[in-house]
Amino acid sequence: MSLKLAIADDHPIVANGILSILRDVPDITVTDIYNNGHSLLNGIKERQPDVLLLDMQLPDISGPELATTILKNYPQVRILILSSTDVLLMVKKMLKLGCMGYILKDSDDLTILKAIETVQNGGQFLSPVLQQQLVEDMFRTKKTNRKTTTLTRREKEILQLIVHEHTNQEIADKLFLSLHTVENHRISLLHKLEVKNTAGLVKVALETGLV
Amino acid sequence: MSLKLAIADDHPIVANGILSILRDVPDITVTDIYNNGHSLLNGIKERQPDVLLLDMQLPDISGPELATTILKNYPQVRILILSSTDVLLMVKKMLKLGCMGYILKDSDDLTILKAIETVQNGGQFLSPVLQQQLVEDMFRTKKTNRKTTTLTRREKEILQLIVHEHTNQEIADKLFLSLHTVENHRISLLHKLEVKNTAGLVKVALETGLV
DNA sequence: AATTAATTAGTGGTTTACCGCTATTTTCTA
DNA sequence: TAGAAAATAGCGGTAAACCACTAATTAATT
Repeated sequence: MSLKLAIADDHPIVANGILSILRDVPDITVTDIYNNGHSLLNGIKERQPDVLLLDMQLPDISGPELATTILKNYPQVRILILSSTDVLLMVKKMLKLGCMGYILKDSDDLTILKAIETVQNGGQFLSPVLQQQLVEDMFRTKKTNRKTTTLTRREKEILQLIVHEHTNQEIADKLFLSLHTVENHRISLLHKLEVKNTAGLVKVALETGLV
Repeated sequence: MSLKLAIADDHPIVANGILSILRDVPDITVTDIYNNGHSLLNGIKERQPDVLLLDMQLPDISGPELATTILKNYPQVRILILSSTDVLLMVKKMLKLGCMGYILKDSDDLTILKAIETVQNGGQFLSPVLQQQLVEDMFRTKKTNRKTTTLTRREKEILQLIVHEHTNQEIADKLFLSLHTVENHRISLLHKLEVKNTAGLVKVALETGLV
């Protein structure tokens, strides 16, 4: 049984490049080639591939949108993103949506082939460059910590309880404090972290890894 | 100029293991060995090493606490975490605090040596096992997305504005809607995402990568 | 011992969020 | 094209958050 592969990319060069890579691979058949989002959505209604090689920048519909609808209606289709942007945020987003892999267009033939095979076999694939970036990213985020280090022990404690969806009254009860005290701490948190409301508090708390 | 290395670990076996690894390395000198947090804090007052090999589980003071105070008072000290726990959350936390590396105790000699050298030279080092885990982690988190995919376009839009610290009134103005409409959307968000308040909304929004 | 920072608690008030309803219009989809 | 889902708007009301103060007590630090 041969693997059915569909390609969605508006640049013929890319599609042809993939085709030439796969020419000598007997167990992979390219069944469909689409050059925009709408024809992809139409075509996939008729015939679902095993693996879909999806470009992030199709002219009419965005990558995330396409991935969402396809995975919703045809969850068995494994999506492998083929993109030229290495913005880590976008990579994370697509993988969270349920895509099984993300490779860059400047990958060499062997990597692309390996990615397709891995994804088909139920695995997940991430470009080596992106793997490296992921590691670096974890180190890079340390700068955001400056703010939260100026928080006192009590403030951190209360901030954590706020993140856990507790009200001021609940926090007061839990810590055996007056409601007023908790309110005061909360307001000094707002000032110190320079945010406007609860949403801002939760955001910095999560971003700085305080929880 | 030889590299001054300090070791903080309560298991003599580990410390001795490190010593034997470094015996044949001429440009690294182990200046101090501590077996608990307090003696470490005291000793580092007198003499700061270039690199501190810090165990996560010292008997008296926790790893994060130690790293925080040391980096606050002696920022030039490069901390390399030597831990037996590969819990990714803990790894992320320590790196966010500003530690320059994280290796596992079951690493082979060469890896440990490489880690020390890399950190000393201003680089960052992460155990290969953990690098792999990091990649897998990114894929694994996709399950949390089930909830947010059931949100409507408008709900997602409003959720984003909530995360950006806007009030209902501000959102209403921005989207040319009635205040009531925004309130309604907000409440259905609370129900759909099964959270209690704004804090919960922001949390799922950030966790699922909606922003 | 003196100063500073942190923690606690209060008053009084405004604004915003939260909740349960009903109901119309629009848009999507079977 | 009928029915469902989404988006819109309203009512009345409670709970919670937000704000600007003051002020006492308790660590922490110099």
